[in-house]
Amino acid sequence: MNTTEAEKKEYLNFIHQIIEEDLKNGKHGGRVHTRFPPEPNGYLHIGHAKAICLNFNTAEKYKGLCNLRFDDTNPAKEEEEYVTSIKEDVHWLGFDWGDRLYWASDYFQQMYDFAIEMIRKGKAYVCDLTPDEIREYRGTPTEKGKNSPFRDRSVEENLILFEKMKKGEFPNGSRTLRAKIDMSHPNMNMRDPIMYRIVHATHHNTGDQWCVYPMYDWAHGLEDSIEGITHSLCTLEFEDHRPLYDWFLDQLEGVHRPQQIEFARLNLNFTVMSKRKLLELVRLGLVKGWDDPRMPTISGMRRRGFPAAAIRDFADRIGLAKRESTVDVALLEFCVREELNRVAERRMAVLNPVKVVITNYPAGQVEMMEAVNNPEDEGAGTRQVPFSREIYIEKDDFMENPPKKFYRLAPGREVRLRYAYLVTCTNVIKDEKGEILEIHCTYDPETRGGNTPDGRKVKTTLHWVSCDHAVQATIRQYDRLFKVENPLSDPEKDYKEFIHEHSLDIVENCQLEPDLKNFKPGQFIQFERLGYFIADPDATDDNLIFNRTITLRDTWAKIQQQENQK
RNA sequence: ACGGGGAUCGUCCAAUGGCAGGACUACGGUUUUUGGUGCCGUCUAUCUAGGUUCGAAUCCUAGUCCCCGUGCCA
Repeated sequence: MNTTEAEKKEYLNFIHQIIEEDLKNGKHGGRVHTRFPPEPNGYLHIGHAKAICLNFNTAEKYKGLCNLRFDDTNPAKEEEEYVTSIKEDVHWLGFDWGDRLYWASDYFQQMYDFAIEMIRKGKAYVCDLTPDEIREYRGTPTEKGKNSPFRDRSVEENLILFEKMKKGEFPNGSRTLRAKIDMSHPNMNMRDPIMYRIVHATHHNTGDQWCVYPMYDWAHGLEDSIEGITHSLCTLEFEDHRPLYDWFLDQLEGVHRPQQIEFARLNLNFTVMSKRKLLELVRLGLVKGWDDPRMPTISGMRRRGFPAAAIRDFADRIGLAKRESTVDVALLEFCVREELNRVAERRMAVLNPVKVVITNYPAGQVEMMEAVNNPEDEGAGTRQVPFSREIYIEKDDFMENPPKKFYRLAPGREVRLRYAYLVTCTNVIKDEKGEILEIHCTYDPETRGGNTPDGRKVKTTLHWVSCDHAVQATIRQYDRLFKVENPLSDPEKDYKEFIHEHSLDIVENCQLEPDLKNFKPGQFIQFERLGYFIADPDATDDNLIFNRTITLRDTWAKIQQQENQK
């Protein structure tokens, strides 16, 4: 028997190890149910993508379910716009929550009833301390806190006061409902944490129905419990909150007990990941919006042209652990290139054109050349590309006095025009300032399609576009938003000082192969020898716009850099 | 200082007392009608000091360093 396959042990990350152990022990009735619980106070970013993939993929792996739940417990910061974008982003990433779209606000009444239960049991009390006083009474990590003078109110008084808080009879900040735990606990989260605060604000879902809103620690475990979540996955900073998460659930009768497990959040170099900073970039106009292609948001990456499959693959490859780490953006770029190489059709586009006249080619003649759409995918077929006497090539593809390792067109040198002919440079026409106006070449009629019947080799194949047939476009070339690996590393400097001033380079009057005018927004494309691009929704009928997703790996650029450093 | 976590190639993740392995990056070669892709190869790591053991990244002891924690945010 062939044992190699059976012996190949599948690698399990530490969370899946815990789950398999739980399954073996019959914990949670052998069920796995996860959730992705965003607060609708910003757009989702690549760090959220890690959590989304983890939660949905874990559920699928163990034949369980994953809910999408909006943790909308703070009406001051939350907006409908964010709800819409979050739903769109999760779907676009390729995940489906079925009919399990939930809201923390759906449970406000249940949470309130549980709070009454806590008061009745003497586990919660209404506190009249001001915010400043609460902070003062809380103590510090090294000093114990002091009991609130309101800690021993009667159950009856607490019930009445909490009822009045709920009805809106007190102003914001005047009172809170607190859990009665231990003001000398070494874990500050356990020093009589606040369960409810008074907020007079209109909630996007519940309107003006509530004047008290639950705090995260009280709400989150209840949300998980109510939904029957088995494994509540969250980031490391909530590790300190787990004792409180467990404590709350322990106080209540007959509630389901989910298990919180923490993992390290994703950090990426050359960017910032906090919602606060991303919001700031948007508000200050440093980027064009949450979906600016330079943003690490899911919507930004989508507009940049990163395929969802590449982001999912990235989430798989970065692994999962409890140690703080920063993933190299080069890995993300690798995933993007790998996916795009497989799926993007190829076209020719000249970004910085210079005219080439093929002097021995008949004026007025047009030939249709057959070009392969995607060498990685035969099913993508071929297309016909018009060729004529005058074409554009890339300025960078010609040098009058080429250095050693430059293989492209130069006086007297022969190169291949992709899918067309071999041409030899015979002359260069310049204006009085020395600017190149035209490059003159002759072609070899025997080399139609780019083949050489005599077997001779040329070093390089160039992309080109026929002048008479070209369509014009604007191309937005994006680069990394920050010019340093870690914009937050210098405590003396604001991260915004490290913004890359040339992270967007707009190139007008690019000359494209004619069939590009049929490309619809969102369609991926590779411009041969240049990079991957995506048609942008800003395009109009008479002006095409493509965003550069990422360049191809460019060994010539690398050689140039190395030469420059010498 | 107190409480909670964490330290393995440049980066990320494995190895759960038994040959420190994979991916990315970098570098080199090869193929090529994209200086792309593919293929092949090279480089580099167990925080420190003791201990247990035939054998330690893993267990024990002592240290060092890093992260989180004093919102009526999540």
